[in-house]
Amino acid sequence: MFSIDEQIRIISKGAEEIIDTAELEEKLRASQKTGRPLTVKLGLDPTAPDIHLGHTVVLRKIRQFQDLGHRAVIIIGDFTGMIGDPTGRSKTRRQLTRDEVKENARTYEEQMYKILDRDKTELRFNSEWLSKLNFADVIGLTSKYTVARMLEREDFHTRFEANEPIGIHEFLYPLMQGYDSVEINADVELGGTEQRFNILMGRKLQKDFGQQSQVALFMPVIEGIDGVEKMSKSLGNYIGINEDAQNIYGKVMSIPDHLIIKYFRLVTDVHPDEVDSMEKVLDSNEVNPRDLKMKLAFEITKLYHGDKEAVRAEENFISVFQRKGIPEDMAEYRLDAEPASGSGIDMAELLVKLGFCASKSEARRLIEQGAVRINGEKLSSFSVPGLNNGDVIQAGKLKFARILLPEGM
RNA sequence: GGAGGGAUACCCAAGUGGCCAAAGGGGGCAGACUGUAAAUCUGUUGUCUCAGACUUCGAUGGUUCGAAUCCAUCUCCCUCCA
Repeated sequence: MFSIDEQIRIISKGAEEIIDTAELEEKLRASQKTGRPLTVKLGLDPTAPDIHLGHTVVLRKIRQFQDLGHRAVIIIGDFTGMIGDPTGRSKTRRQLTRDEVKENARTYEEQMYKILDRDKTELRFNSEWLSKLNFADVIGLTSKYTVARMLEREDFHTRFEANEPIGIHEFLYPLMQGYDSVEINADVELGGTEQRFNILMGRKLQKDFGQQSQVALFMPVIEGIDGVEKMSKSLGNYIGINEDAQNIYGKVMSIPDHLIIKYFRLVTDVHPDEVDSMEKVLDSNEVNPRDLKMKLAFEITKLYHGDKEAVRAEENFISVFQRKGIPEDMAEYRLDAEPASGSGIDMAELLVKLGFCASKSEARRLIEQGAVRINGEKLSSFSVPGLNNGDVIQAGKLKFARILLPEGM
């Protein structure tokens, strides 16, 4: 059993902000006394079911709550998903079908339990209660907040100032998310710092509905592999926890050096003291940042694929990128039975078939740029007289495929 | 309801009759280099049977030898007024 102080220390670790700590302490105390675990809420958007490292920052924090004996309620925002959290650039989203939502939720679950404790997790869909509200209920909800306060939200504020459109329905999004907290009587809601407005809305609504307000716990938002934008699926700068070990390892290696420490702190289990000392070493230039990044890549890969796979991914990285070799595992492609003509093999066409290029024009460009190799030999023409069984085609540094001859040849 | 402005490639954005497959920036991809798939520099970035041809500038139709550019209709967006 952890003392209240210890619990608070664990919970606050890595958190950007907690609103407010005194209330948290009170809730923890009450929980310990009554034996009733706290209900920790997390909302997830049903449209992007691939869990990436950005999500894990928050999920890992929830796991810590669970390890302290509390329970998590994960809310899949299937109803709110119809609107989409206003981000300014969001167009009105296409409504997902019931089947798509189900499918996405299933994928979420499958990935989520790599981090969360299944026995202490409850999964809910907010359409369950939101779809039952009638117009009078909605008016009741909207009357609890004012336009002026809505416009305090940074996104709305900016758009309002810039004379950009704000749909009335977008105002409902924070209200709905806040209402979710009322529905499950949440004690704590977690989210990235960009969730500030929505989560605070939950506090306000709970109070209006006669509940004790939830504690808001904000985790930092991590940048994606481009090092600038927040990690997100739509920006394509994410590292998904479902990706294979080689990819995870490699993608981590491609983050800018300045993110190394942040990643260590937020998405690995490496002890904070060790991270502190790494930070010092890094600042003093005593170490090649690459070596720390390799450790980082290893740690992250290990979390989702285990030791063995992580070792393999690392070996692969060293041989492919540091020694410019070829990877052990690669896609295999069986050639079609060759046409009788003696004109040889159109490499541009082959590259497209391999999925390395979107069009033959692009493939030709790659060849012109000297990016295509066969068995390590740079390719200098658009066609090749023939290929042998086991030949390795490489396009750029990342794409490899082994060629197999047609059956029976 | 009235008046005005706008829609260009993945994104932002220039282009007001031929020299436009369309400037510039971002992003992407590639090459070089490197201590890394960091950083930096360079190239490239519609498609094809790559010599040439074909499709592309909100949609449709029209004027013209020739249209992203002019005209008509339509769709969507924004601003101001009510």
